[in-house]
Amino acid sequence: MLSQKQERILDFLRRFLDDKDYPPTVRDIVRGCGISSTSVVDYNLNILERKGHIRRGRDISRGIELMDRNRRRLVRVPVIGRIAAGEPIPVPSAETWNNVASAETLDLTEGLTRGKGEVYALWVKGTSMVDALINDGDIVLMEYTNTAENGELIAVWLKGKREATLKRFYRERDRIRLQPANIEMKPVYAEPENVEIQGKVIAVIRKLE
Amino acid sequence: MLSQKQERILDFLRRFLDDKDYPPTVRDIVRGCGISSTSVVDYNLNILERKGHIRRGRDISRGIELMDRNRRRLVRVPVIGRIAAGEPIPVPSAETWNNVASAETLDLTEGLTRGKGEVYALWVKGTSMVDALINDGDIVLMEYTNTAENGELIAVWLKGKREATLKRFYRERDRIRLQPANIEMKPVYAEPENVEIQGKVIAVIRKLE
DNA sequence: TCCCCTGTTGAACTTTTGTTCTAATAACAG
DNA sequence: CTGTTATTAGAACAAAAGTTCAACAGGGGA
Repeated sequence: MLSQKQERILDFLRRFLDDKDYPPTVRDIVRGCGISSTSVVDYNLNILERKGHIRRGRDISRGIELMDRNRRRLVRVPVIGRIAAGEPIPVPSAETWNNVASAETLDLTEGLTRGKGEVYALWVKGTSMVDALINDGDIVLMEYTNTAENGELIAVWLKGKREATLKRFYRERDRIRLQPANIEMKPVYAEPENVEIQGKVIAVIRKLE
Repeated sequence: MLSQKQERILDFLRRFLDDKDYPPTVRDIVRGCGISSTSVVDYNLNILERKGHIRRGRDISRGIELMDRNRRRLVRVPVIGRIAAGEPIPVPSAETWNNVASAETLDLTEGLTRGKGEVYALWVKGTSMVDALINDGDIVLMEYTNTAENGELIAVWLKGKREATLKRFYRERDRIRLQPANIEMKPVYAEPENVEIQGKVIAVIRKLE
């Protein structure tokens, strides 16, 4: 139930923020919306705030926050390295986590990381993961962990075979079953002490072309 | 080659913007970094600008733009529907593009949409696309188009079979070859007039758990 | 018609905030 | 040690920007 003037102000706010990275002043709005007086803008801004479209910081210059485009936080995820059969994954340990100096980073929305803490990304090199529907060139988003629940897709380092793969994890009586995603392929069995969990897959991203 | 004070200012700027949605004033920085005078902040801000870390609007309150987290634009992508074998894809035509009233949307960084114009997303329902390394529950990011280059992964509607699938597109003499991603599976051949291109896959996103 | 409500004006007022200046101090190279 | 440059201090100034106010216009509804 917004007046035309209020819609126009809201629209101006959005366009201004698209462009500038800091909010406009009341007088910017006066000019931008062809309004005659700052008090009119103030009047309408108060209504917009009451209706929950914006938030205003009292006595704060440019203190307008748009509730819309507001809380879309981005997470900067380090691309730690590549994963390929036969190579260990260079996953940081819990201690060295904070000083990862990674060349590449990836900006992702929280919809993908879903608030997880220690998230990193791996470049998949080679086709050795096709059985997990993961292809050469894909990016896997990982959450750092060294434990896993049954059924989770995890990155493991098999000490004996000197091989890293992505498999579903199942703990059985006295061994661990690593199940390819492709049900036609046979599972791999390993002793617990031979399996080193490097992280849990939380998402897969594939860019085409 | 930033001084410790400059690092701290930069860090404060980032934290402030994480929190507030509008940049801090010079005096906010004074307080936030335990600096004694506004002129010191001004002095260091000028250095930070000269070195390209920030941009300042002259005489503009809170006119500090962080070059870092700056240009990470988000794109709001409509999730138009689900794709499954046997169902048509409800892709909007070029005319109806602008009034898509989609229930769900997806916020993505430009790294994923890469500046493409008319991008939409589809929920993959069913396992009929596993041969293209696309699983039940995946999200495919599509660019609207009705033409395709050889080798591109596209969504097609096969009028005759009344079936939608994702396949690689190859134009041959007088027919079209639709090649599954899985090389072990046989291609499908179709007459050009039987093939309706619904869009081009630009990315695949899979969330685990 | 006369109120009451919403919206508008234009100006004035007060804070906030960027900027500037001078002097003092620290850091540093020769 | 000495001149030179980088940095800091504190204050003061001027512009920018939020806020307030009294008065006014229009539009219903009683």
